[in-house]
Amino acid sequence: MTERNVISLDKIKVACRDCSLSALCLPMGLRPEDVDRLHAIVKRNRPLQRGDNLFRAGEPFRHLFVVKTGAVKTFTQTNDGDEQVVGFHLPGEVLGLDAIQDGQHGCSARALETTAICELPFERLEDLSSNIPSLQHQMFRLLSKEISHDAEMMALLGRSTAEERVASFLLSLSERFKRRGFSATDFFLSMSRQEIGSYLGLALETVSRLFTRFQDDKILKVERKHVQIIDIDRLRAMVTHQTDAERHRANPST
Amino acid sequence: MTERNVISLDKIKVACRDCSLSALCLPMGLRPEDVDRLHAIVKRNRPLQRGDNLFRAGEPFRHLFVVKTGAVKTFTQTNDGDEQVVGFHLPGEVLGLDAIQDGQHGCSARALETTAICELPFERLEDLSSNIPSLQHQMFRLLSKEISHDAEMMALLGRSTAEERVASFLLSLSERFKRRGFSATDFFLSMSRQEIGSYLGLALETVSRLFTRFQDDKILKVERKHVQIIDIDRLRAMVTHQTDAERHRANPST
DNA sequence: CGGAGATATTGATCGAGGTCAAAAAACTTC
DNA sequence: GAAGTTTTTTGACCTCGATCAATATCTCCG
Repeated sequence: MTERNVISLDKIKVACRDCSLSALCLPMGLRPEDVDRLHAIVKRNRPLQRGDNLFRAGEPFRHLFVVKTGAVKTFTQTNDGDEQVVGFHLPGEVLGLDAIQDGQHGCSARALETTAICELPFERLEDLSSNIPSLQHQMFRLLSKEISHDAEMMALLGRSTAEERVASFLLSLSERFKRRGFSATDFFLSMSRQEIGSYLGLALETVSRLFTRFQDDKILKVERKHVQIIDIDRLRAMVTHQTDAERHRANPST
Repeated sequence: MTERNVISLDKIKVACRDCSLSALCLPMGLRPEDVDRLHAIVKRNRPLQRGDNLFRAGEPFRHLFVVKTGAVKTFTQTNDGDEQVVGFHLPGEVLGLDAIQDGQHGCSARALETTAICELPFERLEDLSSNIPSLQHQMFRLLSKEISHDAEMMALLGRSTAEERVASFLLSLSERFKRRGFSATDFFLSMSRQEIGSYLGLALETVSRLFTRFQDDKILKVERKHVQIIDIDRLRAMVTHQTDAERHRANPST
């Protein structure tokens, strides 16, 4: 995390008070008065406990949700009964973007631990972004970012080995924790092996085996739900897939 | 497709002339004058030939693209050289949505056959949607739909067998052709087995084998790139994954 | 604290699908 | 239409990770 980012994150923290709206405020920067207008429509939810549903698939869509603290999983159900995890949502991340299109949630969301949530009435958010071009732009970016992320995930699921998937998953968590000011090398997994496996298209046993293998190889220290990344470079080296855009950023001459 | 939608689709066809902007005009229906304003910013591209690039990963993003006729694939490159197909785009479908967030394309796009494209300057589209709330709404829906679609794809790649993936792929094509007024049971695959395999996370040999198996089972007739679906119900039965939302729509009592 | 239920680890086995290889069919180009 | 290239099909084999099973560890609660 660069010095600059720390500063702007702090600024936003003040501007957005204790509510994690930085996804919407950052990084184009709304004017302070626009941030206030955004805040005016935010509802606060009572905290969710582990296992509580935030919403269920099929329910009408009225609000976007932003995770303040804690963690949430989103999932659908396969018709053979068990659940398919489609995403994990950490502080500052937005839920419900898939539901805009047809006015009902396409997946369910459930708290993985004690979790605080902000609620944004979508109609009012739309009205607001009609009047605040930079907010509209930010909304487009937010949705687009989700699409990019999903494309990366599809590439990962489409062609990678189990090792690559687990490494990539850990790196993704690391990145996201870092971005929110938590430790990038030392964090808790609030989701079970089962849930990680479901998300990565692997059996829970495979996830467990890879965790122990990474530990044996001195890449990680895993103690149940607590992960400590020891050699992040070896972890990065496992992830072979690299988008052209990433390559281009790393070496613009090619 | 409900009666109401059919009607509005026809209206749009007229309103949008020969240019496939229905993705943006549909289904909330812009007022005719707004459709005109939208048309005013559309650029027409010269036709692409098979193999021509529409854009490349890393290039600056200025336009959204809509396929008028033909077909396009989007792909990234893995660092072991070969390409990873992330999507196929048929007439009426929009490309470039993943590039809004950081102003550069995250994947490359290449024509699979002779293809006509419309070009929408994104900045002007943003200006326009600030002024036309229903267009803004439509843009949000468009982006959201992409996210839903990606989530479905992730679920497919995460847990399904090869059989399920290929069946699902064919059904998806069938749906999309149907929606655009082409035959739902009789169509050309403009992409190679290689490209299908890459997209579905399978080896090209596996795709080929499944095509012949489906043909032996009298579910399809496949002749090189021409597919004819004979028993679409057996194909549907293979796709076990069903989102809660779908289940809810099918049987709202549960 | 102790017992019950959930969650994680580890081992053994097996099969779906990947990989390699070769032939066949289709498309290209002169 | 012949020669060369690309794409597809089909076969044989093998590997990675799923599945089944047993044990260990954690967590929750009385």
